[in-house]
Amino acid sequence: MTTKKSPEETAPQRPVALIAGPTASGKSALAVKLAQAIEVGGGADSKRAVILNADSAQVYSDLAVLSARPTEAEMGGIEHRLFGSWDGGEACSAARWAEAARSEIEQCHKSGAVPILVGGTGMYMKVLLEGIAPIPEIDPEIRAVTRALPLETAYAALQIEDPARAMELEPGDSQRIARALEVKRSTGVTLSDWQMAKTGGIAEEIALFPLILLPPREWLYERCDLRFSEMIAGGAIEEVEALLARGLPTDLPVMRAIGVREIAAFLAEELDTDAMLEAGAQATRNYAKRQFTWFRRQTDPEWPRVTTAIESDNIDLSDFFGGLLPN
RNA sequence: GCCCGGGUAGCUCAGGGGUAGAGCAGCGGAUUGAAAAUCCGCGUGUCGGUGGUUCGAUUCCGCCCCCGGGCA
Repeated sequence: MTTKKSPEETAPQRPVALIAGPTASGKSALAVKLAQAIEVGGGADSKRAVILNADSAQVYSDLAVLSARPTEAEMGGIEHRLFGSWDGGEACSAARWAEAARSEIEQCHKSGAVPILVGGTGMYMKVLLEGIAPIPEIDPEIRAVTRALPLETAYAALQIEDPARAMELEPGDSQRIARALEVKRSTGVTLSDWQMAKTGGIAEEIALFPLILLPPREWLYERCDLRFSEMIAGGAIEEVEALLARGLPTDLPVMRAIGVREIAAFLAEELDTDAMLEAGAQATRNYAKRQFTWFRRQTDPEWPRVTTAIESDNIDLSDFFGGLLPN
């Protein structure tokens, strides 16, 4: 307890592990492995580890199967937080998630636990680390009105109300156009101006241990296909039936999760089983590709990357997380 | 065996005497409060094979092969 250690041997202050990668890359299981390695022994000197979700679909309680949320067994006795903690009727967002994650990380550090972020939502991680403009909540009425505008009308309005942002955006980018417009109309300040300041980023306050998984494309796509059919076998249809029964607005994020539309079309008899399976697998693959681009281009090039397939035991955690593991 | 309709990009198909183009897939990229979202870019492929007509054929004609459907 009072043994003196040289600075090199001292455990890092406020460590945060981060495992990021595309869907179906095996990151959740890897995170559990890391957590177990950190907790090994359980003696007085051993640390606790907590896994924190950094995935925009796994936050919703309505989507356990369809978001591939880890099951109790898969959690392997490790505490998991921010999984299923949002009601689907409420929209999460990068800022809301980041705020929650910041608070969880703080609690971990206070109690001496090592937080391990795991997920596939690059923007959530980026906002957590780098912060975000402190834009207030948008007036719901203004939001409803701007989102309902036809694309051309919205873009034309933005060219007048926030020309700087309009120039940055593609005229077809309906979502960002609506966002820029609602910010200007609701706050009176342009998004461009808001974005000159970012607040809340924790990058400077922590010791980050990141790892990015970029497995071979072919291997990943096979797992995407397999994963969707396993979800169907595992109750995804019933899950979507229950979700649809809530009668939520279709523009809520929970309604846009991969598989919801495909399964809803199946339930409405617009797709047969095979077409639904194919459409769901396809959407998963398309998503994995987008994540690939994000993690390859939007993360710090210094962050270590694993480009091989994660099999049961082919990666040595101490290569990446040595400072977090017991000697 | 005969009669129709087809055989064009990985898939579904459009086109048409001057060697071809869409959607999807695939690939690359963007990404700051919906991000599992929302966008942007990238199209050479023996135009089934083979003979012929033509200055020139993937396009027209003959024959052959294959796939549908119909008639026997």
